[in-house]
Amino acid sequence: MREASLFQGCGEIDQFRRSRCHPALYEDLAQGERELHQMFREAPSRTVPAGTVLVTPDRQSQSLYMLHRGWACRVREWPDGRSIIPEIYVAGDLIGFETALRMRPDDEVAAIQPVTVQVLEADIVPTLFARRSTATYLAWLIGETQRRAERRAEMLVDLHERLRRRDLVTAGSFNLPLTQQQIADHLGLTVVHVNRTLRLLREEKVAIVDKHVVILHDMTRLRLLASRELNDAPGAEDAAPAEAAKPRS
Amino acid sequence: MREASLFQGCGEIDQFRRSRCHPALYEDLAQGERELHQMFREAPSRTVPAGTVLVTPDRQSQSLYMLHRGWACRVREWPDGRSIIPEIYVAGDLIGFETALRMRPDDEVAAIQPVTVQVLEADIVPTLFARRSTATYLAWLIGETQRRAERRAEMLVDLHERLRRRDLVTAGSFNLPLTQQQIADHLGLTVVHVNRTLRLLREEKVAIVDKHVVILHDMTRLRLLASRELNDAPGAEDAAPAEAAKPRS
DNA sequence: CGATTCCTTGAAGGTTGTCAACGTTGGTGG
DNA sequence: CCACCAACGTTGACAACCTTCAAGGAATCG
Repeated sequence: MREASLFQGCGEIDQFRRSRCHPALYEDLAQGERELHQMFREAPSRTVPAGTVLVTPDRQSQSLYMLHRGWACRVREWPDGRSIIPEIYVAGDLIGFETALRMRPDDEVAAIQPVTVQVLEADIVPTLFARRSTATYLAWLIGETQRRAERRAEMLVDLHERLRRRDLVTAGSFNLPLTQQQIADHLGLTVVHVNRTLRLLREEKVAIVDKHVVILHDMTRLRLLASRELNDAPGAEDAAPAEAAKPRS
Repeated sequence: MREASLFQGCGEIDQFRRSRCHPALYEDLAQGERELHQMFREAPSRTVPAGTVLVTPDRQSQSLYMLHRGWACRVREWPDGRSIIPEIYVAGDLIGFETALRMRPDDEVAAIQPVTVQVLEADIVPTLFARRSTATYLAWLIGETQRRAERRAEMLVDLHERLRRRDLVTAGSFNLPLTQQQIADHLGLTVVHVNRTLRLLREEKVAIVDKHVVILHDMTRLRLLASRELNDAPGAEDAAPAEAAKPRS
């Protein structure tokens, strides 16, 4: 039912990026996405339990995955036991391409839940780069990753958007199978602070995150709070207009 | 003299990435870099004064540049007058490719100094993606950008490394034509704090940043300080060994 | 040299991390 | 069913870090 919308061509490019990517490349992007989805659709599928490591730091058993069901994340561990989560993958995401191009020596990709993936061998990467459509799409995809990293503070908004594209948001709420520790690792904060912030969001009736269920009530204000944390009030037309002309300090 | 080492084939891929990228792609990467450098070498060159905007948010006059001499940066401005610098470009860097693929609506690329660039029209991007070598190289390049963004706190180390590859480091020191305000914008901190931190680095004899000249004395400790700021002590074998086994919480 | 920008420093206050404790939940085995 | 355990969530007190506000000194450029 919802697999249909995931793989039947009404992809990310069509729905969201048309106006944003270079016009001359739009056709290639859409085409590349279709082709790649098609390849994965025909690829063997595998279901693995939570905690399974899909991509390891050492270059053994390199594969490419499309995440078909469930959540996964990229994890980087430090010798002292701490870890950070530079990337979160949801259903429909592709895994292993940045890795094929250039491995961060100490990253691995692990399943957060039991997940179903479709698997291709990494050998095909050169083939993909030999076709203009798929090459363009992969480059775009890698660029998207970066754009997403720049919006970490808007994590909830970003996840909501990505899940909505894939019909995984129902009645304004979605499932978030992350512990507060994992959220903290992703945002570079402490569990304690994440907990307090989530409480604040709840009290302010901006969003509720409880028992792995997220309900966003006031998207606008959430976005505002997130960006204020990082860079102070973008779009702050309501900041004292008398000071608006003040240069910078 | 030093242009030679920049453009005569002993490029980034050869020197630094051989062991790190996927073996099957290494040849394509090196080849793609050579071809792209060759194209820029044959392209018309332009010299513009400091402050010139090379890439604008609106999609007018889209071009691709190789920065031949001088520094430039990507700037994102907020309505309240603040700005951040998500990216810094040094001699040898390519500018405009992420933009061609997907424009951040409010970013522009500006020259920090008078710069010399070689210019290609953005029309050739589809052509570049049609060749396996150049397509692979571009995807790698876009991925590199992200990797660099993940190491912001090591800004000085990173710049040192990039400049060293291009023979722009002499006697352990290099030129850094950024104001403390620009450094602050890049790191997401305030000028005041950048100033105090630089003083600390000077007092600790780790690095000296003065009058746009940087001298790194103790790279190891600098790296340590930088990573500690973000994620606490990676590689901290010297942290109290009695507590080393303590799980996390 | 005058003016502007940049650098530097102090004081005060807000934000986030650390440490530590306790509550809650869910699973396991008696 | 209950006892127990382990992981997760929640909260308080305090410290460290970073920002804000403010002001004065130094460098640069016409």
